Amino acid sequence: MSVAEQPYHHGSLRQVLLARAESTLEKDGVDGLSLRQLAREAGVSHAAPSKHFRDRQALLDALAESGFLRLTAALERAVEEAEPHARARFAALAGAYVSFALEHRELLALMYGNKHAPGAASQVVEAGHASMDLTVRIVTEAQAAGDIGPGDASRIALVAFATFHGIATLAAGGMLDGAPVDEVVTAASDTFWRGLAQA
Amino acid sequence: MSVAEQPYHHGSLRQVLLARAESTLEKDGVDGLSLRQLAREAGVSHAAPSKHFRDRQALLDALAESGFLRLTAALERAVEEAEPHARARFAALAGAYVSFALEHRELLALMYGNKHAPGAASQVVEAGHASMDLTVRIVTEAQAAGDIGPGDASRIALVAFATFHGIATLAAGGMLDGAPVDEVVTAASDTFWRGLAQA
DNA sequence: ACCTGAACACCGTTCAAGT
DNA sequence: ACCTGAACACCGTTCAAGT
Repeated sequence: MSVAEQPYHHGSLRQVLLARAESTLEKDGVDGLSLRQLAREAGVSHAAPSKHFRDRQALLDALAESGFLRLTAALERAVEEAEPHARARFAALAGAYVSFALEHRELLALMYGNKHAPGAASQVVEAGHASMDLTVRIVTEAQAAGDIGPGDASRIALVAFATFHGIATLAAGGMLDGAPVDEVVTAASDTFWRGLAQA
Repeated sequence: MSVAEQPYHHGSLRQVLLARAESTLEKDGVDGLSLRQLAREAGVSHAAPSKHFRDRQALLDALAESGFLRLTAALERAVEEAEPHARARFAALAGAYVSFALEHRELLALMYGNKHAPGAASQVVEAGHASMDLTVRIVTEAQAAGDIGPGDASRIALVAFATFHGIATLAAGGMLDGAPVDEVVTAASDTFWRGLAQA
């Protein structure tokens, strides 16, 4: 409970607010997120956050952007650690996406909640594209290796990404009806892969 | 602007609140939904809604449940109107899901926002299951007709539903990068179908 | 540059009281 | 049964003023 000794200037208020916001988000949902409460926890006045985030929406946008950056990082890590076959990388991508969704349910909802301030939208969307680009890369590699048929790689990647995303959100929403997550992920990845190989 | 003449009892306050809530939801998002504002628009005191909805969350739950009911109805209609082949029905299902998502973006976000009061959760989840059951039925028919391979129909349906859901949410969130919705839906439906046929 | 303190308009929720 | 009116605690946002 003890607050630091920064005499007047907090020093890193923005960072502190973002960090606390994220843990509160996952605990209480978006509705439980209050700028005033965050300020209290950081030991500053309720008006201080406004210098770092124009309004509540700006804080949410910042959280969403950071979420996309970390999702992309998690996907990249999973792909690197997977066996160097396109199909294994494909499955790793799906698995990592679902893991991220389960660990950051509220954050994921925020990321895809199509709530974006006019200005921040481009930044958030851009951060989201990075994950998609990664998928495009794997599809292209798979095509080069002759594992899957030809076709617009970005179109194929988009459908693949949508599939992973759908399972991830259903899983995060507890709508898998008790079906083991791993099995569903594997089933989806395999079915989709077969469909591509045959194209 | 003129308010009705119901002298004291409103008569159908619950219905009126739900209807207005839905149009406000689609216009201003969940955050723009206020019980007090709704009461004002209905011409009653701000405390009146509490007799029909315990709290704000109860109103959101009611909206989500009605959303699932209508989604299921829309899917059923699409399946009936499609050509009587499993594959055509499959594609119709995907198309109808995406159409619903585009027409009711905010409502869909609410439906899958894993926000549910402890009691209402079961009702909302149950309403969501109806859409899934419809998908199971089509998968079973396709298996009986020999169009797709054997396997746990509910598991296959779950993956199919997740795929449709993923494309629908991506489309609703404007994350299709300008790719024509119809093409993406067709590509997903076709790829998935090929994967199933080959299983 | 960064933060405070007061002020404003708006909430959700509760509860005695009215019809 | 259904609704009112006042009350309470909490918001987000703004803005002059302090350091």
